[in-house]
Amino acid sequence: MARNNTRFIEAHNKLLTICDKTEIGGTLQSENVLAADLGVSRTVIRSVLARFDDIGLIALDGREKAIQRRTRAADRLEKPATLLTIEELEGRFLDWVLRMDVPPGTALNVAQLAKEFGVAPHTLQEFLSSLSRFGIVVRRPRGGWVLHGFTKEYALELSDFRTVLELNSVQHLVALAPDHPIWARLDVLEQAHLALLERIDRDYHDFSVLDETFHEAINSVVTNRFVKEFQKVISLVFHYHFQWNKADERTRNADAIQEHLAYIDALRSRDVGRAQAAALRHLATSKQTLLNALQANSHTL
Amino acid sequence: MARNNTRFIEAHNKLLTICDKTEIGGTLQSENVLAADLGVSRTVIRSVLARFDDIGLIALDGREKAIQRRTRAADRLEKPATLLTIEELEGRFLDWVLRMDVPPGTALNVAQLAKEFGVAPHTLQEFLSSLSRFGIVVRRPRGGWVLHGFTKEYALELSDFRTVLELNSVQHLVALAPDHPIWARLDVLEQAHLALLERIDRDYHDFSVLDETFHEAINSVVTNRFVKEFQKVISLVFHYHFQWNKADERTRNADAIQEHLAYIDALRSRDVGRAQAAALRHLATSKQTLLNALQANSHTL
DNA sequence: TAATTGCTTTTTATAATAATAAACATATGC
DNA sequence: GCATATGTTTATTATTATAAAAAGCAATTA
Repeated sequence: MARNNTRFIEAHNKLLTICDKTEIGGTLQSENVLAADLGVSRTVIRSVLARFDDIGLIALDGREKAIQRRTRAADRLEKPATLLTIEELEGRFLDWVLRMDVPPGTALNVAQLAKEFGVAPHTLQEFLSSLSRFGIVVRRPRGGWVLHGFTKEYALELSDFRTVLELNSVQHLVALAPDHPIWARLDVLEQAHLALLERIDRDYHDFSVLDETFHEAINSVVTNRFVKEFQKVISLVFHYHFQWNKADERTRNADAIQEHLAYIDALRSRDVGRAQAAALRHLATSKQTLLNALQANSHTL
Repeated sequence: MARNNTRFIEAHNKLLTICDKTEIGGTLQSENVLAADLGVSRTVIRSVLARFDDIGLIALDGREKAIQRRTRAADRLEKPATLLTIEELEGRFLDWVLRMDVPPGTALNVAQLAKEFGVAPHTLQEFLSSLSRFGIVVRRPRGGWVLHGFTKEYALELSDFRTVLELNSVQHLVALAPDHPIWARLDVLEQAHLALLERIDRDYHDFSVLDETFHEAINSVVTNRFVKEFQKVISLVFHYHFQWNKADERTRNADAIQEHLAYIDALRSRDVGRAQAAALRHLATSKQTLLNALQANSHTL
């Protein structure tokens, strides 16, 4: 019990391979070297060596670690099912929330959900706490969590907030010198858009990724950790919604590409007013798409 | 072990008081009623009643709960030192970080810090996780936390972000109808500013609170949960910094009041350009004040 | 038959603990 | 003699086990 011994098992099996590369009677390197090679602490190496001695694979004698026999299949240890880390959990959880398998307002059962997602209850708890900063979940007075979920209001506020941030990015972008890498990046993106437009009938699905890349590029000119943190949530939300709203997907995406192209053009004009107007036009469309997707997928509406 | 029994002890002592209000031989109400009255679950009430029966205070017999004797001082249970909740922790921790008792980049020791702050290690862990959304702390690859802390870059980015949000609020504000409550609120605030200006020599300390109220009022016109969440962090940070930078405090605050008054005037003009210009002027001063405070308090500079 | 109690199941918060990392002390061999 | 290796201890984190509390259901009684 207590923390899982994945590191021990990984080091164990890797060291078996190292043993096989050395002839019988040969000796292994020092604990320090092995630890550094395998990227674990000496403590782990010592545990592994102790076990190797136990099973008669090596003979420990002072700083001598002489190999006694070849390894067998049975020597290898089975890796325990690795639990998700908190970062991996983010995607899984948002997927679950955004697909609205549960209506907003329901209480979340930490123990049960943790089992479902394959994480320690504690990990989920911690994750919920961090999500509560974005208002997706809220803590109940005496323990427990409630999913506020992805309501229409939430979508509206998120879209508005996105607009505020992106208009700010646009303002910065148009003021950048002509040799700033963003301009070259926009050229590349423009080509990618044109290329996709030609094969849109077949590959209209690819727009979702392109859209994300495009907005990421525009917002990348602002080096602000708060902007970036929100960008992560925003792009996740929009990304997931893209995946559902299947109605008119081809047409919608083709239209959006045209908007992006106009947006790029407006940026190149270096005219703040024109650029922001183009940005607004596209962001308004995007907001509407999000709302439609939400409605199509909603429990309550 | 396991969770603390504060609820049990509180209910226990409250029920003692109730017993004292009832004559010997009288009976207590039903478990359900008692549970509702004390705001705890029936389980807790049953535990308390069981103990009362044990110590001979009442005689449990079916649904009879007859009082046997008066309560004694020894019957009362001592409350364990209550730990801080996660909300209370926020203030304590930010205080600690923002005063920079530790330089940015240091590893945080969860176990030790938790003891210092008087919270369960787990609570601190959860809190750090939520703070990581604002980049004040970051998770290390294999467990543990690092304080990124409140560096100059952080202050700059926070100020910039604040400006973005507040300019957006200003844009919304000037478009509001004359009967919107914000205009009356601005009138009141203007009077408060003028009043403080008259007694500035004595009460210049009071500006910090007034400043917070003022910005809160302006941003209140935007109903957006993301804006509000950030507003919380922003106002905390600025609030704490106000407390240190003692140099020229009287003059600085008097100047800031003038800027606020001009800001209010510009808002009243309903001219977006003018209002945003006034906002920018004040926010730039505010940013500089923050940077100065930071420098005055810094470990590294 | 409505309210009350008895019992069981769920669920959360915390303490205990195994796994790991890091630090320090001692020993060994060139 | 001194750099490097091992032995030992300590510190720290992630996870598990568990007590406290809540909630639900069944049985009972006035």
